[in-house]
Amino acid sequence: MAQKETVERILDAAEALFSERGFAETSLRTITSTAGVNLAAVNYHFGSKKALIQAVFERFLEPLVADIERRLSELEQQPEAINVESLLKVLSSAIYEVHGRNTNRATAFMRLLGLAYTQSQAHLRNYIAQRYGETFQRYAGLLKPALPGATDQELFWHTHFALGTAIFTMSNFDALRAMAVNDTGHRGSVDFIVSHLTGFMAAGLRNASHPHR
Amino acid sequence: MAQKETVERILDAAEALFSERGFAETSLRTITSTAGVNLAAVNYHFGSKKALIQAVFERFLEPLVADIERRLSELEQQPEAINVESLLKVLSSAIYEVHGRNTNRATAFMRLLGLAYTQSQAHLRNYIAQRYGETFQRYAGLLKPALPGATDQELFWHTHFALGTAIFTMSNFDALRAMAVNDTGHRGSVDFIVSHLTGFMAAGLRNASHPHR
DNA sequence: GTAAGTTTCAAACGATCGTTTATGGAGGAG
DNA sequence: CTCCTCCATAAACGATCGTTTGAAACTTAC
Repeated sequence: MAQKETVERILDAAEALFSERGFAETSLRTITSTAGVNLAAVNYHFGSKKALIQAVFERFLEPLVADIERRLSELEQQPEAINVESLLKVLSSAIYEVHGRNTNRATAFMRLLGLAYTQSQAHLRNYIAQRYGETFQRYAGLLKPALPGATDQELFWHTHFALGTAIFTMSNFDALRAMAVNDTGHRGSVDFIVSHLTGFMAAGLRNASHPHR
Repeated sequence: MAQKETVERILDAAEALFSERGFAETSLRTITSTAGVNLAAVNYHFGSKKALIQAVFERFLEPLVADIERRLSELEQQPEAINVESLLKVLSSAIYEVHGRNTNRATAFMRLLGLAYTQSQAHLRNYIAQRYGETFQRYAGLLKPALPGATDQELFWHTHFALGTAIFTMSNFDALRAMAVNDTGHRGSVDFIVSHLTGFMAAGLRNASHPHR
């Protein structure tokens, strides 16, 4: 096997295993044996397990954030005012486009994003915040005029409510779909779930301040 | 120290440490040294680490679920139709009452609930589902007529969207309030956050199916 | 073909993990 | 006092973890 392949085989195996079990629960030995490479290859090519975790996220986030930036620029050049739904659609569309019809890959990515928040990996949160903070701030700057009447305090909390909705759903995507089969008889198509998730977030963002409409 | 105290000292330390770091990241040695008891005490009194995790949740969930059941019975005896807000208030009020003004305890509990979903602890999810499944189903049965027009599929996903919003917010409560100070200058009172969180969830539950109202 | 640099490999390292064992003290019952 | 049960304690067990080592295999360049 060529030398370049080793790195990608490790990243593929780590990505799948991390998303299934979490970071602490996945050993380097499981990763390397799944990837079919030697145990020492991880420390040779990446330096440490922490660096491997960051590399997995970088491979995922780099094209995604680039696509988000591109879509935000498109949105800004349109003459009409930017509304909440179009901003939420930027995110869902970017995930669709970057990872295509490969739902396994997309749900794995979602679970990883959730784990980044939940698991105690301070180094990972720092890395993400430092590397992609500009995009987050640009997005927030566009969201503010899309929600007129909200105070800064309300804007902060409502966006984090919405963020939590998405992250929780994403990180438990497979488990929730399994439960859905038991409870409703339907697994739920990705399109159905994403569109309702977007609707939930948009409705919450608009009306959280006026609970008794 | 009295003999009965050992069990509770372990539960106190485990509860705090699990909520801070997660289950796999917290060793029994850290728990026992924090509790000031011998290492073997965990296996002696609880049998295993898994059983300790379940015991932590049982101590938390038992009084909480009892209080929720009581409030649901009150609600059912009222002549008026049950609406979404009153059902959401049952949950927030129960947490308030059971854990009182002790916000540390309440946020620790919510973080644990979030971890139960996120961390790969199948035994814990099975335990919770088996032990408290009836209450969940009773709650869902009351929620359904409060959201007329929603299909079973929509009901399932919308309630889990709302659940995710609450769990994410509460499990990151302290971190979010710290971020709020930086971004907005206000820490946000508990009442402010809870009322807006409830508003967000209610708005999402009602309008998730009709994103373009 | 030889030398230098890069990657793979088996083996071991020290540390930490959950769990078990053996010992002995504390306290109540007969 | 003796026996028995319950619990705390120190020590060790086997397993697994991330990481390091040193030599072998391979690639590249001259």
